[in-house]
Amino acid sequence: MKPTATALQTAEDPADTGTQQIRDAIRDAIVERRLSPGTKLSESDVGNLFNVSRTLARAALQALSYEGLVSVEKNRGAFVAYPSPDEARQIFAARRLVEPGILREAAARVTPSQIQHLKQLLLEEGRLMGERGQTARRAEIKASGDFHLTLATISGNAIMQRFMDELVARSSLVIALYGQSTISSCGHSEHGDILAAIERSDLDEACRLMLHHIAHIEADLDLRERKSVGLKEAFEP
Amino acid sequence: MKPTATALQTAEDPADTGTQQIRDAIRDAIVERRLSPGTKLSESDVGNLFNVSRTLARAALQALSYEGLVSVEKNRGAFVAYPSPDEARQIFAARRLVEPGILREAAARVTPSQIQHLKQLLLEEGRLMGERGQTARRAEIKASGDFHLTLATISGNAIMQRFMDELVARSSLVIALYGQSTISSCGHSEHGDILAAIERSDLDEACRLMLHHIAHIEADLDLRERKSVGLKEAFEP
DNA sequence: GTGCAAAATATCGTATACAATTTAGCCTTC
DNA sequence: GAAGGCTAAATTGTATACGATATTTTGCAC
Repeated sequence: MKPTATALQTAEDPADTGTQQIRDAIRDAIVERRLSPGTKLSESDVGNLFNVSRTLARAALQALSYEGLVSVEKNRGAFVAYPSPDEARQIFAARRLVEPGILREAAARVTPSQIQHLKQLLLEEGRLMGERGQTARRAEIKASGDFHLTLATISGNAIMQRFMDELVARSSLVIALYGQSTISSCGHSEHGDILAAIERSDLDEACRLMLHHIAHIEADLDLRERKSVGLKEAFEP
Repeated sequence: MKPTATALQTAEDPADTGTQQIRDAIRDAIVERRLSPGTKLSESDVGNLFNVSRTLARAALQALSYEGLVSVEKNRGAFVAYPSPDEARQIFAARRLVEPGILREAAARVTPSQIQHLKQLLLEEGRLMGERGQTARRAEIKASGDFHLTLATISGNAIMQRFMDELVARSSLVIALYGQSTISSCGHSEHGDILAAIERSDLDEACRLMLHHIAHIEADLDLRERKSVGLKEAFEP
């Protein structure tokens, strides 16, 4: 199955120059699950989709491999990353390690207007949860990650922000692969609880809630190998 | 000033294929301070040095830019990164945020043979401190970072390890730019203290020492803007 | 019809070529 | 003598070309 035009059609209309646009478009497609793990991303196909040469397509795919969203195998090509259960555990271990610290830093620097912005995000997230349809589902996934990313932004550390970008994106992949519950962005209310704790400057509680929140997401995963499910197992439940 | 052959001559002899070798060679050169911040890295020059085309040279430089060791400016080229004081602060803030957690994880999983390996590292580091000469200095810089990187390896989380790789490498750049004391890898004994605390399973103390250690390195920095020192300031101290 | 070998096809790896942009030198001008 | 602008050289941005490797298909034997 090759990536179809419909799968990547976002953000492709205006004067898009450079590999950055391509990288971002593909990343969005992966994070929003329009591209499933394991999908082959041929350099030629990507190039054609965005009307650029293989050179730029290749550069974009290379960039995505540095973020762990795409895995390139020598002489075989690039594929949407298919994180192993162990990788998945490491991703969430990294988040448990990092997010409390980011939260503390963010809480120390947060301004009233930023609190307002966070509330806005939660409102939007809640609204999307009520809606039906693919589009709403994708927007909801993004909104859920945005809460964590916004905290990283508020923390004021660009390096940690970039790191969180990577972790959130890869988390989305993991959930797509191993998530069980139909509700993708479980624990919307948990975001609200965390924000409330921040507002009353109860940092320890906020961190506790954050760890609980991450554990909650992780608990919804069924971390077992799922290699090439086209075998007999499919018929023997 | 262009990168001379002597500055990059390391690891260029065998059947080196792909951009990885180039990337690693340049990274080593930056981390060991054979290349100073701000040095221009022309694609053609890099390509010629390693006897490959601009294509591969460009890919290597691109990769290094993702690690923050090289900054590429559109239509102007690639330069060895010149971290701003603010960036420097963020790098060390990130280390303070992350290293205690890594340390805890590592301490929980460390095996006797790994402890032995760490001791070996410290011994080597101490030996290098006694020696004279550029070569020993470079090896010492690398050894100092290796202690932190080995802890990350022991922690068993590949993601955190890669992150620490980046942080340690960028720290080296920051120290090259803003470090004051002649002793580059200050606090060798502090590494020993941390290891000792790990051995007697005193995690809280180990973390305390780690934070102290990072603070100690940071205290040796003079974080003031140093833009293009070819101006009048050079004559008005 | 099945299995293997070999050709054909597709895709990647790397180099080269050309266009676009920046930089440097030089001349003119005030 | 300094400032401005024009041309030429150098450097980067992007596309194309060609050889190498993997994959698929074909054809033949069994």
